[in-house]
Amino acid sequence: MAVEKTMEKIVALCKNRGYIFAGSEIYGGLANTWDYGPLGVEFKNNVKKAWWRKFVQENKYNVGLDCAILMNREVWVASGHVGNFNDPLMDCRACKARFRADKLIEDFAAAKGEEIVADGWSNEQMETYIAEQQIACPTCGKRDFTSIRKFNMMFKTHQGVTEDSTNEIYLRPETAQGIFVNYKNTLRSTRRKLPMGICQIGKSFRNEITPGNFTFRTREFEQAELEFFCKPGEDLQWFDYWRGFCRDWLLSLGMKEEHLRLRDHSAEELAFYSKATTDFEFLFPFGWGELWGIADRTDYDLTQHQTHAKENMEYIDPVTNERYVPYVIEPSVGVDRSALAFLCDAYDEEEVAEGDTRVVLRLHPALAPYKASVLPLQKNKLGELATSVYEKLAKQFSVEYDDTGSIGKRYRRADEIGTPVCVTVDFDTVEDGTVTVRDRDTMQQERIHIDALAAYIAAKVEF
RNA sequence: GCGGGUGUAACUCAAUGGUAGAGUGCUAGCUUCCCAAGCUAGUUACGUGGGUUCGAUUCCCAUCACCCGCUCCA
Repeated sequence: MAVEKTMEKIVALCKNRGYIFAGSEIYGGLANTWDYGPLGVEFKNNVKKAWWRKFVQENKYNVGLDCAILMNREVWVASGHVGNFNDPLMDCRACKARFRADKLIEDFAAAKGEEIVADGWSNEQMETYIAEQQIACPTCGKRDFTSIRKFNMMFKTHQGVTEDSTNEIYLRPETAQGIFVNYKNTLRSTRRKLPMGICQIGKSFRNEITPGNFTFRTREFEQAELEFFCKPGEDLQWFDYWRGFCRDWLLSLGMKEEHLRLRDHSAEELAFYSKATTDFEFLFPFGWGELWGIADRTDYDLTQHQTHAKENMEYIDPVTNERYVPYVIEPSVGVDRSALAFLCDAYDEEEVAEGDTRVVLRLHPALAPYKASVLPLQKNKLGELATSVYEKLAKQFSVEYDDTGSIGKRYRRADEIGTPVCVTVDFDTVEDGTVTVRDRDTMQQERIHIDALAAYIAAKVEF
């Protein structure tokens, strides 16, 4: 069954049914901002809950944390974001093409067979080199570049009432640094030994040059990060452990294996702080996109903070009295991204009969916004009874009540938003207390007693 | 950021320099009662701001947003 799955369809469904709306819409919008609607917030919360449960609640090594978005600006100096988290850009005045100055230089040198790393150069150095070497625009061949403009990807704001450079602070571009900064607090207060992981879910902000593809790349986004602290030398073994763990998590929530691939970074591709990195990529309708990055960050971050904050970050093994700065394995997933991946994966159109298709979101029940939809077969005579069923279930689950339109139409509506179970209250319910339970995926029906409903739904939601 | 394209109802699409239509959806009523039935009624729109004009949704300019391509993604 070949279904043409497009982003347009998914975006339209999200808008129509209240998963995701365009941001600031009544004011003409604000580029690349998206608001989660009533269904979207349930869904996204479910993704976060599922992550938290596997990574914190059920995991013996890990604990949780929730840090402030605003941090001392020295944090970002130490982390390297102030220095490195920007691109030196120059435009060709003739053809309007834009380049990274360091890449321009490196490519120019490579063409001559030289190897130059211009990454750490100052703007003046790069501009001088480009002028001296008469580097031309690779697109049009002219030599008419603008000067370099640094594009720092961190959002700036001011703490306090006045706006001057002394009180300038940043919105965090990643949640990880809050974890590093609280590493000692956490270790001490929880009386943990290494290995230990700290998990955090929260918003981050990056002033990306080009966001796009719906909620895939936005300037404001939510991350679920784990910083796992371990003994140097054991880092690669833990790297493999978490790589498998993350993969299992995705698959346990119904992600299709053929839409997921793991890609190890080559040596050249590795970030300056990283020893090994694996990207989890998902096949979106617009192509493969990064979902999850797992990096061996070595002792880079803790050492940086040790130097900048003048705070000893060494761990003292209570048994052997060994001292070392721990290595860090960082599995960091984008919440909005993975939610989008689950959504795209779940989207399905099924031909039920000749010329009659239904849209089904085959979300794992644990992720579905509503676990069940309660439907009185006849509104006037069964409404009261159905309402009591609804109220009983609502104490344990997010459920929906729908009494408008034909029963078939209500099934279709529930299918379209991914509700796994429909509970139909009919005239037999009055007699014997049983209801029809209809499955979203198989469209099969069975009779069960009202008292057994909660357990029935609870079993479906398990993962 | 650059180039091209597009903006009419919640969605898909019409028409028009002078009163903006339809289908779908949604709501109510009648009817039906376990997979999109039917009938009746109701519901909502010219992205925003200027200009030209007696009059602009229509023509012009700007702006905003979206789509495609380029660029970018420590």
